Amino acid sequence: MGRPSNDTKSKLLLTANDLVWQSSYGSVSVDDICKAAGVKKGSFYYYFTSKAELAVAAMEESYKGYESEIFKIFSPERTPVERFERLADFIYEKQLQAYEKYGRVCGCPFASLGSEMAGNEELIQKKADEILHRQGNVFEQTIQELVDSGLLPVKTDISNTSSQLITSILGQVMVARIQNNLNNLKNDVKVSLFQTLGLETHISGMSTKPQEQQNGQ
Amino acid sequence: MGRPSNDTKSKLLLTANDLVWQSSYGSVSVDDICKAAGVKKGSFYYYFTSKAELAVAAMEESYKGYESEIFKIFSPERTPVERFERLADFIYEKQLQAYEKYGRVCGCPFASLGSEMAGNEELIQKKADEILHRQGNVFEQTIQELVDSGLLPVKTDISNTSSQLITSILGQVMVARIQNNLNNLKNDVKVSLFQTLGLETHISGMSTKPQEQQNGQ
DNA sequence: ACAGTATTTGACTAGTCAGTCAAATACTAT
DNA sequence: ATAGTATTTGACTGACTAGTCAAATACTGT
Repeated sequence: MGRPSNDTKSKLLLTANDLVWQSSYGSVSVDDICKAAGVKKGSFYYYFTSKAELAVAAMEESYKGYESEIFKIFSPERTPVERFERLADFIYEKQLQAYEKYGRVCGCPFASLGSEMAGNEELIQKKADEILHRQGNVFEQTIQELVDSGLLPVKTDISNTSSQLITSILGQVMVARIQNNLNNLKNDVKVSLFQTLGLETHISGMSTKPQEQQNGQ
Repeated sequence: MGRPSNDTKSKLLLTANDLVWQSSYGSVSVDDICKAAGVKKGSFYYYFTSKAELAVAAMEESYKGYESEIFKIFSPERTPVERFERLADFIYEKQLQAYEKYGRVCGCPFASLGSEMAGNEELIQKKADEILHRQGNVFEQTIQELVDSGLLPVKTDISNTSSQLITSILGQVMVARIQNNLNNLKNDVKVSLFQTLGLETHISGMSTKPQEQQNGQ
């Protein structure tokens, strides 16, 4: 005790993300987070001034990790089409991992939390909004490349197309959480991404047909 | 007092919907609902055995109202295309009304609540899931008509198309809540509905161009 | 070895939470 | 009018809430 492990703060951030992603901001108390992180509440308030501030910091922390994977996926070494293909797989993989870890479909942590607290905690809402924009920028850049390379028409509304991609993904991921079922996510994200982009390329193993359903609970 | 107004129960349902839609399930307490409804807590627990049970009843109550409007919109007197056009306008109108009433973009009450509590309250999750299915059935019927009338190819995957419509709408409405901004909703819902359906009909006043943005807070 | 500082601790608020209950009250049928 | 019932009330739990704080402790530089 006194001044040991300097990872107290990051343990709180990680734990908060875990718990809130599984359930919700409102159902997870500061005590829950402290207990799960093995940290006393006094320490919590040494690092954070409020529960909401922790949530915002946890969102940023978590998104930084996600963003670095996105940057790899959208690296210039891939073609734009390959990037979106990889993105769709990545989204499914992430949800599958969370399903295996937490025993349920968890959805998008940023959008769920942002939507939950949009009416109550402006800082959380603003952070979620910021994250949407950061994701949007990556999409816009790539769509621009598709236009430049002639795969998309010059008249393409880049900002609007990017928004459509984001809302389409978030809608699917949210519904997967509500249904607690990943089956639709497996193919449909990819299909709808390319449909939205207007690139009806035929990708190996891609299908519009529905999967067998299996409800998990 | 004793046995007066028999609308105590429905006042609780209405109030619960109001408050939860604005903020969230977790941020609204039974006391909040009782106070706002002008009902004592003892009465609350005369009608409902728990907060979650109230939420489920409130969802059903609210969805019944929404559903009856949907049935009108999807009445056989309209052509399928007209139905989806009207639906898009209806969604925007609803959000605008809520915005004017509550001072913020509220999103989809069923999906927001369903997503928030999916990990904690199975009854709420199941009710949200049921509502998605009820909405899906209406879409599927209409898509079937589009196929029968030759406007869509016979090979159309009806269930999948319906899912796509729902996720697309919910994604847009959720992002509008997070951004607290209705501008994108105004045109994009309609555009994306028809794009998803594969009916690129040109509708009066429909545009892919983005609107001027105005963030409300 | 010692002074100063960063961190941890546990005990502490004061308010709020969902939920309970016996008693009071107002309606209904006779 | 009166018996029975549906509804309301308010006071009551006991657990949990976010947040505070002074004191204890362990690290750091010298």
